[in-house]
Amino acid sequence: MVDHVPEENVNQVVDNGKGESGPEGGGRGYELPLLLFGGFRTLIDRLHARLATEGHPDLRPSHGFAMQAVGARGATASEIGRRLGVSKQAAGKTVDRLLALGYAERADDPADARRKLVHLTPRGYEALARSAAIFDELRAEWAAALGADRVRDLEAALRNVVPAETAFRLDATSWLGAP
Amino acid sequence: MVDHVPEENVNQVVDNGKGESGPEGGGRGYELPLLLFGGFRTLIDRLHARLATEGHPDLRPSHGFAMQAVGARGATASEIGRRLGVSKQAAGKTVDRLLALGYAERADDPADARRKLVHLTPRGYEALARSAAIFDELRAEWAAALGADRVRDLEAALRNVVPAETAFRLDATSWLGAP
DNA sequence: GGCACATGGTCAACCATGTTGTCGATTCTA
DNA sequence: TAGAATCGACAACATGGTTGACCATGTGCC
Repeated sequence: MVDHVPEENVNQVVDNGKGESGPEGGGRGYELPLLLFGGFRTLIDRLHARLATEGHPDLRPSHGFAMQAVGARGATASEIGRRLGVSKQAAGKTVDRLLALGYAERADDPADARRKLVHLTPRGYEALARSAAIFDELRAEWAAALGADRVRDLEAALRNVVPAETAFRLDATSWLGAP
Repeated sequence: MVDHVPEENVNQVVDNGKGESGPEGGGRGYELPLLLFGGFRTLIDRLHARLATEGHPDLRPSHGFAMQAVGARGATASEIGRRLGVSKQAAGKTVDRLLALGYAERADDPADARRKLVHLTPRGYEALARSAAIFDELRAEWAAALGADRVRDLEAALRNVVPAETAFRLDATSWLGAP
């Protein structure tokens, strides 16, 4: 889609004057989020490239997050919304999407006539299982490239610095653009 | 926005059976992308919380990416689109929003009547300069919490494992949802 | 000089994903 | 039992993407 990387690096518009030997000397501060996002996107892109070749070409990153929010025991749209950090209406639309793709089903809850329980189809479970396996493989690749201890330390460092509630919130899609 | 964290952790739908002592023993593979994204989001959220208190409450993460793509010397909508990895039409819409927010301006290029050069306003430069300074501060906080060497190693590790072209591509918004 | 082609900007239609607000139905609870 | 809370749905709208079409302009080449 993009066929070049511009020669004038777009990330050097603002130089804070501290140069290479800034506060820590190991990189300017703005690189940190880009590296983290780059790592995340690298993993997610490779996951979905693999999934696409394994019978799940229509699965998007957001669908994976949504299926995780559905969970093994199923959930209502409202619950899914809370887990993803979005409104129940938005969650309902996402569920519609999963239904259309064949990854989830909706059924009345016999115990509560208001609720409609969303649960994964076998195809949905299969996609999640494949995702887990592929993530393990990708992590092993990182361990081979970096050393297992460095990957462990990277994870440990991030766990220290990412608030626990933030670490596993799954609202990946929304927060970027919305007001 | 979200008022709880569900007790049943939503990320354990699929357990690959390897348990705690999986391929590397330091964490299941699916945690890695979540931690990376969590770190990224933590930084970006805190950046924009700070920016909001400093006169830029309407600035969104995507606007920051877009302003980086505009660059110090200005750019056309087509160039911005290439840098962000989106179509020129999408870039044009983004530029419209930057104009409306007062962060950029559009001017005819005297040397080429087709082109309309987008450049940052003083307010746009100021926002980028503040962002750079805040990122430096946030990185310093991580260094204080983790140790400067661990932050450096984290950056070095990610640089090793993230393709160079990927590291500084700025198309944050699009890839998540689009087909 | 002139023509073919590439490039830049814009318009229109559409999609996916969010947001509020409202509403009826149902369940919980004081 | 009456009022409050919850669930799902619908509608209207914003945002940020996509294609496709179109016109104006610049460029390269015969």
